[in-house]
Amino acid sequence: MEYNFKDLEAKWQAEWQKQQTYKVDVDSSKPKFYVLDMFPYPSGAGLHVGHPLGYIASDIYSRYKRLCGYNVLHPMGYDAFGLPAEQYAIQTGQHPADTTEQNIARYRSQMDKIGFSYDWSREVRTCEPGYYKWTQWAFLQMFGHFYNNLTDKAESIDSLVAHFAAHGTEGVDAACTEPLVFTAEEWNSWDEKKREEVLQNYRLAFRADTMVNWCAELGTVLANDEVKDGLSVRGGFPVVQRKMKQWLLRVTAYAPRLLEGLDKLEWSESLKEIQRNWIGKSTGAQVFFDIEGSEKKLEIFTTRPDTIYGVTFMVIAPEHEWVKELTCSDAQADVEAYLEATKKRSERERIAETKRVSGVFTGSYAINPFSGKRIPIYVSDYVLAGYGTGAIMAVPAHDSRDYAFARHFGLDIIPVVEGGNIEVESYDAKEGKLINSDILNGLDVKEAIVKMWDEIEARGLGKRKVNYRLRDAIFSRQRYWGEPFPVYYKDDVARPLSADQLPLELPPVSEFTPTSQGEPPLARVESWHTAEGYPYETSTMPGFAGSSAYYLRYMDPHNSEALVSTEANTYWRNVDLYVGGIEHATGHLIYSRFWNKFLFDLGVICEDEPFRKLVNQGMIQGRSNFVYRIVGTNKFVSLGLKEQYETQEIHVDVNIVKNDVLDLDAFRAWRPEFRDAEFVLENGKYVCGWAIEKMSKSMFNVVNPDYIVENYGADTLRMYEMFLGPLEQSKPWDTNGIDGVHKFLRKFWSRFFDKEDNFCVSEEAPTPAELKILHKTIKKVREDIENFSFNTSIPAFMICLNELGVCNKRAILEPLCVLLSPFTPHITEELWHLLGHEDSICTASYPEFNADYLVENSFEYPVSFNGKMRFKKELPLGISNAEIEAAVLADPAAQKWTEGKAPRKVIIVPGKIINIVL
RNA sequence: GCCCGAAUGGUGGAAUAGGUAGACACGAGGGACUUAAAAUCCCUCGGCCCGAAAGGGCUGUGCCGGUUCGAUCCCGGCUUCGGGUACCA
Repeated sequence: MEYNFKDLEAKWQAEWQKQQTYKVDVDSSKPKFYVLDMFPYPSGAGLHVGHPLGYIASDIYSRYKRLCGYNVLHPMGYDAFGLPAEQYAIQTGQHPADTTEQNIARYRSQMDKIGFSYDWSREVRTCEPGYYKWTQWAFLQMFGHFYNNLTDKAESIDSLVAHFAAHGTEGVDAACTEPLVFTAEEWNSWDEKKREEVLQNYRLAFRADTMVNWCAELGTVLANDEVKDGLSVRGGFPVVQRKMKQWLLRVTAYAPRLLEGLDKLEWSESLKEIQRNWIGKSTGAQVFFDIEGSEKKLEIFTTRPDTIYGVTFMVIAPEHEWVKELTCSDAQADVEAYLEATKKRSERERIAETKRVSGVFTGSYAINPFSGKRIPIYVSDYVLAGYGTGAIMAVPAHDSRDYAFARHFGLDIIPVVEGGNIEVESYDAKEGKLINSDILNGLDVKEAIVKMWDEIEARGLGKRKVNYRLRDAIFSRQRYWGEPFPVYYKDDVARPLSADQLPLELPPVSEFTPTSQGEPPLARVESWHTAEGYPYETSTMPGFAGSSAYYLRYMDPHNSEALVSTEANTYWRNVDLYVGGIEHATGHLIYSRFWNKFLFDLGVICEDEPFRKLVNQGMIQGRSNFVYRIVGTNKFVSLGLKEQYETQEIHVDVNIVKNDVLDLDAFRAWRPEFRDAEFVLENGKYVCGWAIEKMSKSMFNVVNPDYIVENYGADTLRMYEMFLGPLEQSKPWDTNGIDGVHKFLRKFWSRFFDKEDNFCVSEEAPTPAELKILHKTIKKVREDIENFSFNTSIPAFMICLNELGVCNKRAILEPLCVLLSPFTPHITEELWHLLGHEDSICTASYPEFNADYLVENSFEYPVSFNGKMRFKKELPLGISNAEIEAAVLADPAAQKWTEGKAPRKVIIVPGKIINIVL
């Protein structure tokens, strides 16, 4: 019988759906295992072959774990709110809900054809009210909580209010936007509006005037991870800094825990490193500098307090709140001109001009608290308002930026650490002996830093401090297609809806552009207010809102009483294996961890990290093909001959090229202008050129999984995607090699049929040699799956089949079927039933490796002389090294190399190698 | 600039407690079967050299050096490519 993958795959996909083969429920009799894919954003372009790579890997692992006796939760859903659907709506007028629905249907049909073992009864969509009810609920919880640094967890804002009423800020250590000090009397004397303003300083979800990334083309603000090189990640539009009132999440409150938590996770080192850098912990000191002729003290942050004797000037950021105060009257015009010029520069220009030194003197002086020296205060945009205190002490001798600034303005450069050549450049390294530094002289840099921490604290000049690069996440977007905020405004004070008013549903609109006043689309909706007429927030939540806790919702997707029931959560706990792209390292994967830790503090869930193990699949690039048209003609010349003509390179659809050879008829049919194309062939073939590029429509190198499924079957697609190379590596898609795995499947299939094409397996007992081959394969495949080396387990199957030859014994083929089933579920399910089983192959158990079959009693030693392999000698195992040595040296082949002389040394590793040193 | 990671045939890639480099597959060439094609099967394929052949020798995992009986693997120094990040004090 022929391997008819088309009928067979359709048949089993229908059957699995009918039998609900992959549905799972809480089952305390079995250990759980949770395998999760990053759910896709359903874009209009559909899936290309790159998208399913991670899904296939996680599906193999899920099926493997299921066969090993685990109760496996393997769900799928859609991250359905987002910018592209809305941009598309602006262009076409189609409602995002409609296009999203269509795209989801397309994604689903493409995924179904690949034979994934998802439990679709648990599907979630972030844009559905039943789902985003819990996104809104979590937001309200954040609004209602603050972060207590003393207990190191989120606590109810009510307890903070009670504390303020009784003691003011005395004894409070909470994460906040800026430190506040007030008494209970003050608090009690304030009205509600003033109190709420103060509370915004502590809430984990809060509103604040803040510098934001404003993208005019998109008409919205963007989070830091949505901006790269001063351009929006989506669309590549310029982004400028602007101060605006926005909703934010106090992610920074969790910075220490987000950092420490990484150590316990089984994530790749590179990914953890990206997160560590993004969180950016630096330990240093806060120091206050007196200002000449003022009561005020200028606060700075430095990681190099040891260099304080080398401070020759101070710099504050243009946005620093004391710029005006510190500016003397005769410097006023210059400073204002500088501020104006700085404001105009876009983020992109700032980045492009990092080498250019600019700044202006304020006319004020600070006093070095250690040396007592008078030092000028400058304003420059190389100091950022958002980091540290927005002011620095400048040590030009030991900081390259300060050095450039000092050189430009002719300021003093005093070396305080030995080393480097101060005439040419600053010496930034943290090693060497201190000089010119009074009490620090002679100390090592590291010792000096520690001593200064003590000195600064002892003299009351400041204290040790830890700073993080991580910023609070801007949480509002001036868009339509996102979750509405469950808040309304009364007297300009944001007030939360109560939990029973959720979800606050997104109302329909007909226009998706900002209003003429530049307000978000929701401002157009006349009914967008509470029953009492108080207006709702018109911004919506950003993309990461809906994706931050979706993995929890899968545990209990239909629960209308809670995000997730305690029962479901304590059983499924957290994700054991998360598979997805590395591009989410500083976005989703940070926010999700934050969100999870917050819910953990609330006691809603039982694990404080969401994703125990994480695997990043690589990107699949496209492989483009080219044809070469002789300029001015409709004649095309093959690759090897193109140098003889003046040609023009044209992208050609990779689907009409096979092994870089063009299908001429298909090419003529491809586009009308090529209908009469002529060709200059080499060896009767037209050979195309190729290049590795991004997979995109305009390069004609998009390979659609449907096409592969149609022509080779889903099992071949699954296996080939894994065979392509290591999962975590980026690699180009190349359909050329696909015949190899397809051939393997046909060959495997044919083992079950005799010459007359009847299903036929032998009941004969397997030989020791056959068992050895089988168990060698079991061992290899099990190890590979556990290590995610799917690419190396496929050769193991191929070798197994080659070594077995024509063996058609049930005792060998049946376990092989199970072994193979995670990779190629359809063909193995069919064979499993032909073998006489009634239940799905999913109910089988994965074959155990039995070491007894692999016991060897002799070994063919490679014998090398001075490390160079010369011949092989088969010797029994278990004999002594002396016996091995004697046997080898007696061999005529060895005597040829020793030439009768006794070797200097013989190294024997039993079962591995014999090396003779002459 | 700083921090990670990588480099192996015509191609994708195997191989690490340091022990036969190039598994497996693609591709190419040759052959068998066939009226023919498809399908299937067999042989050869890193480079250089000796040999009619069988076979044999040298060399070879980006470059230079080190440790070792032995290095694709460990150490030091480079080169190139990829990723992250950047006036973060």
